[in-house]
Amino acid sequence: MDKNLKRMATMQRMQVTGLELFYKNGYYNTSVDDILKELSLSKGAFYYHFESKEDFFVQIIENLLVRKMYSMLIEPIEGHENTLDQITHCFEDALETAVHNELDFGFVLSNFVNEFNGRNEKIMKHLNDILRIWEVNLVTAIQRGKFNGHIDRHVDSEGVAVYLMSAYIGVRTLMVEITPSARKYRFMSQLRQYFKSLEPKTATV
Amino acid sequence: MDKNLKRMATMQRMQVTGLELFYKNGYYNTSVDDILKELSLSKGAFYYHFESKEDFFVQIIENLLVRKMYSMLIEPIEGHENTLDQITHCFEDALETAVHNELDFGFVLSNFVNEFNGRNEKIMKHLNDILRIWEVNLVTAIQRGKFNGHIDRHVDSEGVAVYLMSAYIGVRTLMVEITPSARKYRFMSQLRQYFKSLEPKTATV
DNA sequence: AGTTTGACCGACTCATCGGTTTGTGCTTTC
DNA sequence: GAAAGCACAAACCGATGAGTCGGTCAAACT
Repeated sequence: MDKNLKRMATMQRMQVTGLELFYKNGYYNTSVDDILKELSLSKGAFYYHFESKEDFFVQIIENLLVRKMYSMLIEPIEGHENTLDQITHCFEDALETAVHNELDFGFVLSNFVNEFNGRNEKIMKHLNDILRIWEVNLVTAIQRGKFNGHIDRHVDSEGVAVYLMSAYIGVRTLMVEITPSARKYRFMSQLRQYFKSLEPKTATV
Repeated sequence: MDKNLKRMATMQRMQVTGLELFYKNGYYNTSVDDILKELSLSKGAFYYHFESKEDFFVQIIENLLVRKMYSMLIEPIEGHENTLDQITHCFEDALETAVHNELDFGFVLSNFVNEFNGRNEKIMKHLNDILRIWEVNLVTAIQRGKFNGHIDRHVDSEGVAVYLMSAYIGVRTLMVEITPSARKYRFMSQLRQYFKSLEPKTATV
C-alpha cells in the first residue's frame, strides 16, 4: 500500500514535470533526460514506470490534460445562467492565466495538435477526442442558451462552437508575442461584439 | 552568369523542399539529411550554399513565406471595394487551399510561431515581423472600410484585426482534423455573421 | 534470519543529428 | 590547354536521442 503510494507519487512528479517541459519546448524537442534531470531521477526509473516516451505522453494527456480542460474550459460553462456570459467569463479567466504565462490547457492542446498532426496518429486520436469533448460541450451550452432565450433560436449552434474554439485557439497563438494583454483586451471586446449579434432579434422591427 | 543561374536554381530547390518538409514535420523534427535525400543532394551541397540550418530557415522565411503571405493574405484585401467582402473572399480562398491540404501560408506561419516560441528568439523575430505586417494591413483595410462607409465608424479597427487573425489561425488549427470542409463552412458563415455586426448602424433607430 | 520484491541507478548500445573536411568532375578563363 | 574556381560528393566527427540491462538496496514477507 505504502509502496503503491510512492509509485504513484513518482509517476505523478514525472508527468507534471513532463507536461511542463513538453509545453515549453515541444514533445520532440524535449528529451526524456531533460525531464529526469529536472527531477534528479534516472533512466531506469523512467522506463520502470513507463513503456516508452509515447506511452508516457499518452498518460499525461489522460491524467492531466483531460482533467484540466474540464476544469478550465468545460465545467465553467455548465451552469444554468446566461450562456454567453458564462463563456465570456470562462474565456476571460483562461486568457488571464495565459497573460501570466501560466499553463493554459486549451492552448497546450492546440499546440500539441499542431506538433503531432500528420506525425503521430495515435496521439492525434487522443487530442482530437479532447477537442471533440470541448466542441460538444460548447454546442450543448449554446443550445441551452437558445432554450433559455439568451440566444436567438436561428443561430447555428455548431457553427458558433467551431467559431469560438477557432477564435480562442488563434488568439492564444497570437498572445505568445509581445503585448499579450493588449491583444487579450481587444479580442475580448470583439468577442462581446460577436455575442451581441447572437442575441434574440425580438427587439428588431 | 550561367553559373549564378544554377546556383540560384539549386538554392531555390532546397528552400522549396525545405519549407515543405518543415511544414509537414516541423523544423526540429526535420533533418537536413531528410531534405537532401528528397533532392538527391549531399551535405556538401547544403553547407556550400547555406551557413547553417538556422540560416537556411531564415532565408526560407524571407524568400518564400513573406512573399506567399503577401500574395495570399495581404494583396487580396488591398483593393478599393467593400473591405469586408474582400476579407471574406480572401479567407474563403485561403481556407479552400487548406481543405485540399495544400500549403497555406497563414497557417504555416502560426505553426512556426508555436514551434519556435520561447526556443529561438532570432527566428521568432522574423515570424513576428510577418504577423505584424499582416496585422497592420488588416487595420488599414478596416479603416478604409470605415472611410468608405462599409464599416461602422465606431468599430475598433485594431480589435477587429486581432480578432480576424485569431479566428483564421484558430480555424486552421481545427481544420487539421477530420471534416475540415464542414468546419470551414461553419466558420465562414459565423464570420459573415460577425461582419454584419460591424456594418454601419444607420438603419437602427 | 533469510529471501523476495519493488523502486531506482547508471553505464551502455545504436541510430541520428548538425556540421566539417577532403576530394573531384566540370566550366570558365586566359 | 592548363590553371583556377565553382558546385557538389562522401566520408567523417562529436554530441545527443531513445531505449536496454545488469546491478543495488531498503523494505516486506516468511
